[in-house]
Amino acid sequence: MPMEKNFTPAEAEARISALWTAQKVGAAGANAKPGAEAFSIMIPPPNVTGSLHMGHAFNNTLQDILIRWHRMQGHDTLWQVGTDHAGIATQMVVERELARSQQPTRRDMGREGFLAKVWEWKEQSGGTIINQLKRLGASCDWDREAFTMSGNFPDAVTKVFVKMYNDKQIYRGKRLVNWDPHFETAISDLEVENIEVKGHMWHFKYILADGQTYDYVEKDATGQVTFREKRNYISIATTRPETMLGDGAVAVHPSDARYAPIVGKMVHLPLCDRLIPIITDEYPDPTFGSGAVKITGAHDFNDYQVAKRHNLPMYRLIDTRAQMRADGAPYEVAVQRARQIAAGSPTDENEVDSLNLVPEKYRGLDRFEARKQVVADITAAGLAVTILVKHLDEETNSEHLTLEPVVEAKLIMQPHGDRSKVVIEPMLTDQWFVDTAKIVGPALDAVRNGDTQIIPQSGERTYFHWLENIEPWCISRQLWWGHQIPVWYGPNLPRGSFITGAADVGGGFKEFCAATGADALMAAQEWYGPEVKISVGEPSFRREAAFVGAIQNISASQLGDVPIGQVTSVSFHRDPDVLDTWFSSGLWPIGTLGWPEQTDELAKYFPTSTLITGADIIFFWVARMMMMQLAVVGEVPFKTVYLHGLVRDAKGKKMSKSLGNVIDPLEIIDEYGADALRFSNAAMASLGGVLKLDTQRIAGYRNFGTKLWNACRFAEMNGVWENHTTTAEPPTAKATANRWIIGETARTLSEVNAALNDYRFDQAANALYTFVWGKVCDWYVEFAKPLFDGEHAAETRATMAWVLDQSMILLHPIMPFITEDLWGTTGTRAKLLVHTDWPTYSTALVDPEASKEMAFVTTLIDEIRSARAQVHVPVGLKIDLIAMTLSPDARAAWQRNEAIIRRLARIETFTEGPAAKGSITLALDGASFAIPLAGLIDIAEEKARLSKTMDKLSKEIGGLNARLNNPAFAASAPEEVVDEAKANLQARQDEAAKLQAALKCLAEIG
RNA sequence: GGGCGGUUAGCUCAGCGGUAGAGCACUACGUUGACAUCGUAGUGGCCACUGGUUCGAUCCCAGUACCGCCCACCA
Repeated sequence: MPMEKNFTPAEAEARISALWTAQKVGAAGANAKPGAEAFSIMIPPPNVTGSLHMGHAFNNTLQDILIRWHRMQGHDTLWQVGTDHAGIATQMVVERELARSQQPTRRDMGREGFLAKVWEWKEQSGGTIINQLKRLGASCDWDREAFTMSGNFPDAVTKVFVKMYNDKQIYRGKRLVNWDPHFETAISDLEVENIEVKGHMWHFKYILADGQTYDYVEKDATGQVTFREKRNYISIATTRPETMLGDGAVAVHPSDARYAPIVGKMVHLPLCDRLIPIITDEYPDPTFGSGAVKITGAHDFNDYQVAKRHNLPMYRLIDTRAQMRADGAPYEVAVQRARQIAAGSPTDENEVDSLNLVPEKYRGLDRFEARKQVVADITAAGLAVTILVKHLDEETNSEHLTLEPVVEAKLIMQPHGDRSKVVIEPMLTDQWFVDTAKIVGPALDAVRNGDTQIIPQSGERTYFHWLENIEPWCISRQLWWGHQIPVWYGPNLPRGSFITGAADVGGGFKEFCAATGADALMAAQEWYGPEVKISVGEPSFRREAAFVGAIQNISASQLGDVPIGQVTSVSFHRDPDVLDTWFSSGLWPIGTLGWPEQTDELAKYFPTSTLITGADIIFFWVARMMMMQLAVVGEVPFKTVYLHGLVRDAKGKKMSKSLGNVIDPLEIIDEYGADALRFSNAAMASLGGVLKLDTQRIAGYRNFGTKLWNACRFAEMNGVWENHTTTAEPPTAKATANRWIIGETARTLSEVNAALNDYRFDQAANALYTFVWGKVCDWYVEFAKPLFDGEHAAETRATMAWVLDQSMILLHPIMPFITEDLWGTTGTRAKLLVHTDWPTYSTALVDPEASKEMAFVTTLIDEIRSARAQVHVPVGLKIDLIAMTLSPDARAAWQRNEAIIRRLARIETFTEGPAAKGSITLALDGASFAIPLAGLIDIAEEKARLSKTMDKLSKEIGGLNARLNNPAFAASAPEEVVDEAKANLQARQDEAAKLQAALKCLAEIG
């Protein structure tokens, strides 16, 4: 059946996908030659909730190109596929789904019930992205699909946690962390986006205690007094008035002379019945605001540091939903205790945390509501810094003045949760951290010494900068969906409590970190003593609650006939929190290969070869994989990291649903085919910068596929595929055109290899585009037409078959579907194209003589076509050609390629001799031609044409002369450059002379 | 505030020491033995600006302007 006129992606892609799946073409080690080197890629696991967007399409296209390229070379390839459980994202999706279908909430159904729902959801809806990857043509090993919550992965995660805990690389602590009030969980620094928003700054007066006053003096740079006032207050500025309720002090810079008289004195905290001290610290900037800063240790990262330095109490004002606390004792009771603490009464972290110093009237308010109230109340109390504002009453046309608080409109950088988009609160809570400082060294060294290479190199600087300034990584999340932290808590009793009879429970917990609950229980039993009964409690949501539970249990155990002070039973809880998703993603390379088992795959494919990922997750993922793999198995996870930019729309705008500019890769595939999308992705992939996706461009590459298709169809119509079997080496050819195209093919192979070696997917794509369209279709197919009728017919058919075979092979990594389809419909094939050997012929096949000769032929054809068009010779009209001068090379070239030139330039007769009057003249290297067109041509137009060419030539000759006549050029420039310039000049001058003669000739006619 | 990158044809981008390339768009012509998802021929650029290095700079260096992106606690 003859080939259709066009490739039909929709039909062919489905058919070919099924073929590849059935034959498991992506299986690890498929097509590998014995003893071949391994080449492995770990897919950046998409979220299990995800669907394929353009970023995935781009990223996976590049991976597939590399994998197919290596597989065809006979390397032992593995492309590991899988998905990430994506803690927050998935929990969010499932909760939304529960709400939508009016099912009980997460809290109502409890942890176990909810997790069952998540799994149910995962089985039904999760992983659609995997099937979408297949539509893109991704040749992963589908049988090895991994999931960060399945198989050996949970085990691997737990083992790593335990190892890092034992190595003191993981610790628990009460720290100020970023708290997401929407999801009610801590998040890491990286999950915080700082967004500039419009805010306000208010100025408040904190009145000195006991009616004290001082001289407030401002001076200019020369020491001249510019302002002097007797004051009974200190002025502070804040953008977050509601936090003043928890202030522990007011800080000024030690060198700030304005406040020197009152350092150490106490001030009244407005709206509160507390006094706080004025302290000195390096943190306040005397030139900013009033120079005095309120210190709220529990709700600001800077203040936290100051409060720690000065041992100030950090009173927590806000609850997990970012409302003003409503828990604990009444305000009166709390504030009384706070005063005692301020006066030196002993206390501890837990007591301070339990004290709720929010006055009753603000309790339960959202923090933004509380802010308004606080400002209003302070203003009402006359403690806001105010100014007189003039108002014009329009009706009476009279002015009146009012005293209003100073509110500066100000752009402030406000932290937002990257998922929830709500304002993040710094919150003092108990969390788990990776002590990154302890594991960062090897990750830095590996890149510094080249064990891992980052492409483009600028990525290394970003990597270094972040790692060199790394902060502890908060890894605990107050979520349910994820890897639960493998730590169990019992009361903080000394070893062998039953025997020693220790009753002093003290504060905090005793932690038991173990891979399994049974191991933890065993460790606990060992710790408390064999006689102590350990009851395993339900994990409660907040660890604080678990703590209280444990203490009560001990008190209860003191009843009965057991002597006071002896412990007979303790309660024991697992930490309810789960790990940051990136903690498990960080183990993706070893986790997917079966670690902690020492599997064959681990031995063969680890460290992996190349990681291809977006530059946006260099910190989230790349740096952490480096640290974790090095910490756990002591090896880099990958040898090369290729970082790419974000895919944007044609104008460079971020694709977003709200902007309505999202380009769905599946729709693109439906419309243009996967190959067009893939080729477009490859062609966009130059290093660095933004990737602008233009559907017009994709259409262009679809057309490119059609072009190749039709070249093959042309071959079919000319019997090229009959009895053809593909061969690695090209056929022996005599005809110059055949020798030439074989050489061009070899040149292209070498360009593609070099480009892919350097991760220059764009250069590989462009080399192939230029070759297939610009060389094979534009020229070679045309050359073949006359050759099919001549003495070289057989070798031309063989050459064309070989060249098209090679085109399919070389294009296959980028355009797998159309090439596989063509492969199957042409010739006799031993294997699928996907498993066909990548060629190894060298550029020795490039035939310089053939190249030179075909350059002459194509230039001559171009010149004739150009001349014809410019003097408006009708396309259908055949013309005569006269060779006025012919060098021996040019004559031979003519003779060998006469049929080609005649056909493509549409020449009727060819003679040698002088030009007839009224001819147009062509000057080539080694030859000059005339086309007699008396009566047909417009003399003036031909003159204009020649003059234009002459102008261009003169300019070039002028430039070359200037260069060659400069003595410094001859002295300093390399010899070959000088020779080249000389040869160039000679050639230009020859051409110019011929054209000059032609012009003179025209002048005689005209 | 710190860091990284960009500025080349109308648009999107290659090129990165020997005076400019591609695709798209545009113009004209076109039933040429595959292809109109095409062919042929064309139009279009002081390579952001200012200095410097060099025989020679779009390319190297310095500065300026503008545009991106990342990081950052200024109350």
